Amino acid sequence: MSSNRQPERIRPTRDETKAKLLDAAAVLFAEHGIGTTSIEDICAHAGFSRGAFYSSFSTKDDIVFELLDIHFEANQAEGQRLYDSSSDAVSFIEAMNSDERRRTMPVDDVGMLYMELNLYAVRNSENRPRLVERQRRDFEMMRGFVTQIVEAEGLEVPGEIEDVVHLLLALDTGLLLHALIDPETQDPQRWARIVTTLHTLWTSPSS
Amino acid sequence: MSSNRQPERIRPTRDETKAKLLDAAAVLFAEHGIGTTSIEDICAHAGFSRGAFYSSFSTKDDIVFELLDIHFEANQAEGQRLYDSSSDAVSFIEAMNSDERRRTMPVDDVGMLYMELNLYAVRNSENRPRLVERQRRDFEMMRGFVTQIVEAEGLEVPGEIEDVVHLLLALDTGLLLHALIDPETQDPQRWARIVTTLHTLWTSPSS
DNA sequence: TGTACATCAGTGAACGCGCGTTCACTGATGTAC
DNA sequence: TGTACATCAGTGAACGCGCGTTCACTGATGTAC
Repeated sequence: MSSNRQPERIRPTRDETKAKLLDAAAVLFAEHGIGTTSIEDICAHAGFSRGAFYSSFSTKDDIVFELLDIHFEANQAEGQRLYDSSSDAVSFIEAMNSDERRRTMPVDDVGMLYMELNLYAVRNSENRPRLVERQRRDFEMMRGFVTQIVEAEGLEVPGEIEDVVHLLLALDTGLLLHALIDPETQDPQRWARIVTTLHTLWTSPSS
Repeated sequence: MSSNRQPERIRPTRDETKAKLLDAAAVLFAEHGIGTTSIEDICAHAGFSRGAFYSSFSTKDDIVFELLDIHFEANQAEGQRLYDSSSDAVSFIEAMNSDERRRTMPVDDVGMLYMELNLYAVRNSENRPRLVERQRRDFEMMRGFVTQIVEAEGLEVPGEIEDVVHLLLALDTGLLLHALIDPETQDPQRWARIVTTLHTLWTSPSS
């Protein structure tokens, strides 16, 4: 099996260590919140001592924003991928709603992590600009989708297209937050149902 | 002027002190976040020493949840009031959108405070139930409004009425959060515009 | 109306703890001969 | 293939600071005479 020429590695690679710390942080931030999770907690969960942390990250903020970057890029890429592989609005909505979508990160509760990271960044005036930039990129991506769908299906938008984009993004965020507060009331199909209804309303009006 | 029989009060009333502390906390929580605001900060801003705080509140959590209660009750009452004094859906939307609505609390940024309080409570497993209960009351209030409007105007709801309610609440929350992240992009009229459009879409379809 | 006393709202110094960060160290990994 | 040495990833004890909370106190307010 592992009878390589190379001696068996005892110590993990620098990159492996960093990845383990990031994973641990993602799990714990999602579960307990960023403020309540100590660096000690992260290291213990990843199986390292505190010093290992400072070998990979310069500060606690550092790991938070690195996570935020990773999460954001993954989300962007996946949104684009799902859109590209969907033939029309309806199948896009379905794709966004599928279970598969939840598996981007090594965390059950991606939503909580997303919220945590965002609210942490909102308060951190020094890093706020990075968050703003990402939110605008989200907006632009969604605007692209909506514009193309509107054109492809020959819809006539009631009001500004920007408002539609804002509506869709806000709906996503709002449902997420409400689900976090009261998971029992949560219905995983609701997002798709509402968006589908909106799409139908849009499509059918005989002006 | 103040030539009462009673000697001039030097020390404020117990209630006055408590109110000042609550106001200070609301302002600072909204501005810097709950986690970053120390009790010392609150007391300094209100013009008291630390001990005064513990004369009115037993713990930091205590003041947080008291604020959350105050804010929630005010919001509920105002929503009901605006609804009662509106003749139809359109005027209700207008009323909700008016500037007047922002003046419930002694804080400019009521939104940030609301978000802060909610996210603080989400993480606080001990007090989560209280938050859940309030969210459900919000839901019920809005469900009442929507149901009555639908009946009064003889609309036919596409899909479940619960979904409509969730849509409206999530839209509110989501727009709020996005505005917090990127105030520049914020448009105070957007909420009313979107909801009006939705209402129109609802009303006009010649099924 | 004035005086003595009890109460208790508010003071501010001190305590203790958790946590982020530092640093002298150790031993695994990579390199040179 | 084996040995000596340099590097540096990761260790874990120690430091320092901020902050929530406590507590012995002081002096304004209310009450009894």
